[in-house]
Amino acid sequence: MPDIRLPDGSVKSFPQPVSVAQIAQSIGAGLARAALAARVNGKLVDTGHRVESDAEVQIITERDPEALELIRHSSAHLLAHAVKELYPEAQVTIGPVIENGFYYDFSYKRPFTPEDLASIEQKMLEISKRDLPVERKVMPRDEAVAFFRNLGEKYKAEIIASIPEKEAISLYGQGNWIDLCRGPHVPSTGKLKVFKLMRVAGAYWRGDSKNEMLQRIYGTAWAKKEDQDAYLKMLEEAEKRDHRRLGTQLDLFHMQEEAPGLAFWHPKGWVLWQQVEQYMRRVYRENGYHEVRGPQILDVGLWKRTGHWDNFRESMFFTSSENRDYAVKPMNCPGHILIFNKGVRSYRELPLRYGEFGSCHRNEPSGALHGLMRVRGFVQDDGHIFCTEEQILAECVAFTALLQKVYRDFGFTEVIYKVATRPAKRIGSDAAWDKAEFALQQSLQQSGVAFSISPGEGAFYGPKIEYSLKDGIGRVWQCGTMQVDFSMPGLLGAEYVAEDNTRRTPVMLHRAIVGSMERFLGILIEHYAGAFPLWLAPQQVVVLNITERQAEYAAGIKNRLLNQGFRASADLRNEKISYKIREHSLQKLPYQVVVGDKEMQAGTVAVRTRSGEDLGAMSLEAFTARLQAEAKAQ
RNA sequence: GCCGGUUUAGCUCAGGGGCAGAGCAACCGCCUUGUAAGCGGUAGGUCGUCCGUUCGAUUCGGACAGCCGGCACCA
Repeated sequence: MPDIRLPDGSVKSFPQPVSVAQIAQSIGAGLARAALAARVNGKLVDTGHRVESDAEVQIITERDPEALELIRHSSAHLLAHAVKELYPEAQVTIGPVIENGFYYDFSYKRPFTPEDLASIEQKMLEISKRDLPVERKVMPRDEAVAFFRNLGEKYKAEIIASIPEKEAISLYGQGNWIDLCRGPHVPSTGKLKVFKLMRVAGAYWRGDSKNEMLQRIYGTAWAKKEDQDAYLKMLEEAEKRDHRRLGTQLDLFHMQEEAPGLAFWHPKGWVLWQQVEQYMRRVYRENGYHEVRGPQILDVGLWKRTGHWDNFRESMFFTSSENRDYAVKPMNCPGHILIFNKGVRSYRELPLRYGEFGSCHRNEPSGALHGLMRVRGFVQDDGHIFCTEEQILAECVAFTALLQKVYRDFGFTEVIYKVATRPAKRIGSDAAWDKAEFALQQSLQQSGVAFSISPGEGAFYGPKIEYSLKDGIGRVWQCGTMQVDFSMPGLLGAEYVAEDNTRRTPVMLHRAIVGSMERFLGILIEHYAGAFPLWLAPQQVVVLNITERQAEYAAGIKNRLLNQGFRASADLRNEKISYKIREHSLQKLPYQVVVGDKEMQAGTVAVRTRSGEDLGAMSLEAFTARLQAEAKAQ
């Protein structure tokens, strides 16, 4: 005799156990049609779920936030169903929901082609139209293993076999197709109307590169057509702000075959770089760092002492001369320790902070390269803080605050914080790890930010905070980092004289704010879609003359702007003003100033902003005052 | 590194076993121009590289490389 309490507080009594679908039906036929699932006492269940006793029940329709996940999950099943109908020999594996969609991994004798995707999508539509009811069954584990073995689905059988023996397995069937799944699912395939297969890609079975490669099909699915259209539109827009495309269009940088994973910075791109570098140099200076510079190549013997030879050799470039082997540095830290080691250090000097814009090279796997976001040669705003264990917390707190200020100045407010904790294979005492992990977490708590823990993801020498930003299409890239290192200073013999006149090994904090300059610039380009704020813009102002008569006046204006420190140029070409404006608009210049006879006679400039607003004529002084105010606002 | 796709003019892209194409950009003229494309002309290429099939390959096949999308990796 269950009493069902609904979200509006009303209670419905039933004489015997009822299914979610029956509850929905009792409320209204429309709701029954729209029902996708339900939340029963907080737990998400199918519409076929039977409620045996008193419960709080909320019917889920496409209007609820949970609906998307259900739809995407069921769409993954629909995809697998379609693939099995078209290619019966294909084996199914897993098909989870991901951001904006879903995927399903298959094993098949040949790769799926883009043409296959089209026919699979057609088949999915067809199965959707059949409106097959989706039914849940429960089976003991061993029976389920045997069931899938019989079907020849060895991957499924393997997955189930790894589930604890006692547990019952739920299976979902639609038509003649059945899959292992925790559920819940939509009640019938007809509920799935808005989906699109996006791409096919390889993926390792169980995410391990030692295993065979499966075929992963990615799809997107939505409750409403308009939502999907908006999503596809967003992807299109994101493509337009891709830093690789804008890098070419705005003539910022290029990459070419002879130097895979290495950027060539063009004049405008290098101006942008320098704005960032000079800003970060000021950050060093104003926050107690001494800027230093270590050599590019160091004897291999040094890298053997630091552990790089054993742990990092695969990712390093080597060179040799006169029977000596060198490694091109992949990190700046050993160099900073060598600088620290020159001279006897006192505890009074700690924390001692070094910063460098050092150029590092890492031999990244070819498949990992990705524009400026993942390169083989890069420059970091790489700082190392030598301190005592007691100083770690304060340094971390200060660093996180500093990083946030820097990100804000560059226009980023959405930062993702993670703390990577001790891995199984590690050095150092548990007490030291406790202290370091606590300090990292506490620094984030004091900064008032939410963070997640990546258990076991820390470096072998210490835990770290990872600070990440998102690129134009939501891909997350780590930029900043703060790592606690208890070992490398000792390996290279760093020590300081403590208060009690004993020699002690300092702790070293590895930290970067923008991380790789290349990656950060890539993210900046996408963040601003190439329309940089005034202080970053490679070219801030262009002066345009209407006809040859004002050429000299225009050149004079440009020179006065240059003399005041603005990045200005003049476009004196014999072209129509609208033509010039179009060109410089496409180059996303913050300001264009037009000078014709009127302005020349009045000694003024007519100012046009990047948004296309005409500010009218004003004196050069009024204009530069505006520029100055805007640049300072940063 | 692995799976798939892709590579044609400076850029964006079409084409296709038999003389290599367009738009934009460039260059040369004309036009002296008022807030997002004035008009006409010229030039531009070992069709990523190498090997094969063929009378003939930019086109078909193979290998390699770069790039793109994922996977793995990211000290």
